Amino acid sequence: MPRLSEDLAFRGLVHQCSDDAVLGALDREPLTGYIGFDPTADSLHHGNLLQLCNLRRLQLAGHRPIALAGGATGFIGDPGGKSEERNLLSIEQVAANVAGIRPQLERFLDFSPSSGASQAILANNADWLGTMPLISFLRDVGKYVTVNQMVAKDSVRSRLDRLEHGISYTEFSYMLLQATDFLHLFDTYGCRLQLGGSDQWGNIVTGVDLIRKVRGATAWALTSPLVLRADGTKFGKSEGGAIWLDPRRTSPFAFYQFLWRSEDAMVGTYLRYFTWLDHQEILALDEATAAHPERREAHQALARELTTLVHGEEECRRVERAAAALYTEDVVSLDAATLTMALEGAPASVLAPSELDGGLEVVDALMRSGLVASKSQARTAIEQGGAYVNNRRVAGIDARIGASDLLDGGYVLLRRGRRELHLLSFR
RNA sequence: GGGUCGGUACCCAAGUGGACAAAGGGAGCAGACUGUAAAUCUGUCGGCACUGCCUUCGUAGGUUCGAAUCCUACCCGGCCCA
Repeated sequence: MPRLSEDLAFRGLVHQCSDDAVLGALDREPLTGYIGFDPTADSLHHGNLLQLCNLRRLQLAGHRPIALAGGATGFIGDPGGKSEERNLLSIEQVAANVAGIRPQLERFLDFSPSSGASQAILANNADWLGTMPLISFLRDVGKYVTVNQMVAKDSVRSRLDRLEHGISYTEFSYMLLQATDFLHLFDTYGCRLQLGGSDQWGNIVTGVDLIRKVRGATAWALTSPLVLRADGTKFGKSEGGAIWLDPRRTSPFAFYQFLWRSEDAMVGTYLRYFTWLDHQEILALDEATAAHPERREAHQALARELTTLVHGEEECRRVERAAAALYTEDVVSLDAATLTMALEGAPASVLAPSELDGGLEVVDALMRSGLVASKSQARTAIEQGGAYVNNRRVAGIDARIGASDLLDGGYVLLRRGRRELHLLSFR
């Protein structure tokens, strides 16, 4: 196992740090480090993956990770990366969101006492920010930060430069709240390191400065690059919506597929960011991608590793079997046993066999499956040649599904477009 | 509070009495080419139904045969002034 600093460097995970001494310290002594997560939903999503992995890396290297849920700051909204003012969440919403995120964090971090000194901590800044009197905040924090510094931050300046929209005082205050968090965690846990995406740099450094001024102590900022696509746009941007970690929001099948379809140009980067494959394995996969891109070995490794981490080994095996059967096999020729086994991980719904009496219109079937939202959309899909039954293109909008279309075991495979699959089961 | 500019579909952005469900771009969706990749090209792109309806141009009224376009009031945002 290489030293953490070397591992981070190999993986390209160091974007900026407040002092190169951090890297040495990471190799030398057990540290406590934290990353904040805004509870804007009751599940984390693809945008949180890198930071989750970073915290995990920290813990696996013997450090103590703190996942900070922004139960208080979630009310405020970080102006960074947003072009407009955020909507505020209710107290109940934030609490429910934090509760939903907890089990997801547990997949990445070890919260059990058996992990000893590196036992992970889940903190919620509502516990201290929520009860802090305004006057204390202004005296103990606000006094140490000049507005001049604050206005100079990119996150604020971009909003000041934007003529159509301003920035409210509330959001302007965000970085002070985040700095307060850092100070609190420093006082409470001796936390001297804050990690985050590069867009968090200004906020993190504000906390570093605050700790130095108020406690005369050294704390560090360490940021990782933003996860991007090859064209520089955001990771996950081309997908319909967010890719959630909650299987009820994004099925493990879809989660796996999302990773499997990573761009060739980026798959090596993602392997470095999101997996624990060792350096040799990653370099070998880089070569494999260069030599035989169509085999998608790196894509498979990426999808398999992350799906296993997030959804577990068994679930990962299921969706791999399903994908292999649905995308690459001639589904019509598969026998019931194979189909049943393979399709356990696929998105599916059950209809009564009587639905087939007289033929089920494909338009209706598409709607029942949820692949389209309305009959209009179903027709559009068919007219554009984007609807398939058992991987055969549907001829026209009048097409029907009958008993003869049933695959062994009573299934019908619907597909919309190149990749959206759904299994109808008649029993 | 005053002045001024603005608020158009998912986003940006044209349109300033009828030919407007509303140009153009982006995103999205589908197709071709491929390797469940990228790039490129094509189609689609308010909603529902299927060929006819419904809703939309900040909100509410008004003028008009007819308004996103004109008038009035109000709401919201930017900038400048107090």
